[in-house]
Amino acid sequence: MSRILIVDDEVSIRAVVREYAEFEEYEVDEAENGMEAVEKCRANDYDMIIMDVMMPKLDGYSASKEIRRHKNIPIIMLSARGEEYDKLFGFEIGVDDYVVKPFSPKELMARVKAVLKRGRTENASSRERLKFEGLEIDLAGREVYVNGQKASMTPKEYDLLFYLVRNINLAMTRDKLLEAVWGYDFFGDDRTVDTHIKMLRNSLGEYRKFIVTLRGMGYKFEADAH
Amino acid sequence: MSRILIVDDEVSIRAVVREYAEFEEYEVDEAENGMEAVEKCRANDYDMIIMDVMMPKLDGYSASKEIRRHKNIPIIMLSARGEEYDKLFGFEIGVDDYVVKPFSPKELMARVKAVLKRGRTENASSRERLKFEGLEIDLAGREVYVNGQKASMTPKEYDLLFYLVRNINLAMTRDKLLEAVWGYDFFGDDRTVDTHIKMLRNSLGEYRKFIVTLRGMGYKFEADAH
DNA sequence: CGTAATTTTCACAAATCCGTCACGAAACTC
DNA sequence: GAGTTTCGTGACGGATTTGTGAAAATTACG
Repeated sequence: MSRILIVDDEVSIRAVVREYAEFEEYEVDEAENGMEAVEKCRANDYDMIIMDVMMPKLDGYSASKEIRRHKNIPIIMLSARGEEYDKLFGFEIGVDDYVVKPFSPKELMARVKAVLKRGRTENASSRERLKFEGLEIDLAGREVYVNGQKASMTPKEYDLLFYLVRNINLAMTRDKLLEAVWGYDFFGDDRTVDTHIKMLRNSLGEYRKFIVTLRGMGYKFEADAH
Repeated sequence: MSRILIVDDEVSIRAVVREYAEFEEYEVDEAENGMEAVEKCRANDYDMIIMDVMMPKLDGYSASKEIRRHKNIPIIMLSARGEEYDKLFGFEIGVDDYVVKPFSPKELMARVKAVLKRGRTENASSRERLKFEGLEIDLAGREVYVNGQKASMTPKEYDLLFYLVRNINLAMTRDKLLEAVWGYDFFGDDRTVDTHIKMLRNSLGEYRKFIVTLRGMGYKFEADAH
């Protein structure tokens, strides 16, 4: 679920926004001013920031600018009426949306949803591509390359490999793998995992070495020195 | 340059928006109501629509929905204060932004710019023709050429192809395709996608090879080495 | 209102994958 | 090093998934 940071110097506003946001099942954190927001963003990962423009210590614009230097988080600005010039300026530093005070919490939530949705589809192209020596894994494209050559795999092989890689260097029991890759409603044989590990290893060719057997336990994807 | 269609029943509003839009060097066309907007969109290509919600004959929501069935044009809605319920609904049918009346023309223009910019980066250049070997795709003109010859396709085939191409090399599940191409309110069979993929492949002739089946997953448009 | 075009569903064939089993190899225990 | 447990693997029948043609339903448009 998405985590949201609410930045405003007024407690009452933070409280209202928090209430609505938690109703929508967002995880909420608060900051009292721009300075605190910058610090919190350095320490934590948020999916979105809702920030007032006028605040003591560090205003919303400056805080946004500072945060954006390190992280590309969507930001919705709250501002008082009649700050038109500021609005335009806001769009230029890349604020994702504006809501004018006094705002309706429902409207704010609709915009939060829209911006989060927008971000999600855009980020789908920020393709994660993992590389271990000559083994390349394209999660978004659902493809695996062995020494530059596409390795064709069955769905279960992909799922299994992706799960192991997502939990890199972590020991995975057969039960855990069955639950995660096959689903909680699979009631078959433990050893089914073995068979698929076998096939996955064959598909990986020389990079089968990354799939390590943990006797009496299960398997893991190990990417350390070999 | 971008072409904008302004849809509002009040002459004065159309005039104001036209003035500002032409100052920004957009090409402007007008429609008096939703019905006229739908017709004009069928006949011409616009890069964006600015549309009032309340209009005689056909309201903004219904018009948007109708237009979106055939063309994926960004839409900014204008609405009077206090139509909160409608707003939420509006975001769900995929309106790109909202501006509340009475609006400031400057703000409206800033949003137009933002939405157009967003669209351009998403479309990876909206006016450009994409070329994959002998397969040419004209996103703006909504046309596809196979070895220089225009390929006639049904609207759904276009939509499906365009969506796959916009998400090139990305694995797409049937559900994702249904939601994106058919709309969130489609409650039919998954396999409908398969049938349209079949027809799309036939239309693409030898370039059917770009449409790759991802067993157990869905499909993708793959433009890598073959 | 009627015809044509498009979309959707359905059924069946073809392709592919999955889960189980059996047996031998490897590893661990004592 | 014999016994025991665990793992690797090939094979096979059944289960899933996909491709496709055709019928049915819906929609577009004169």
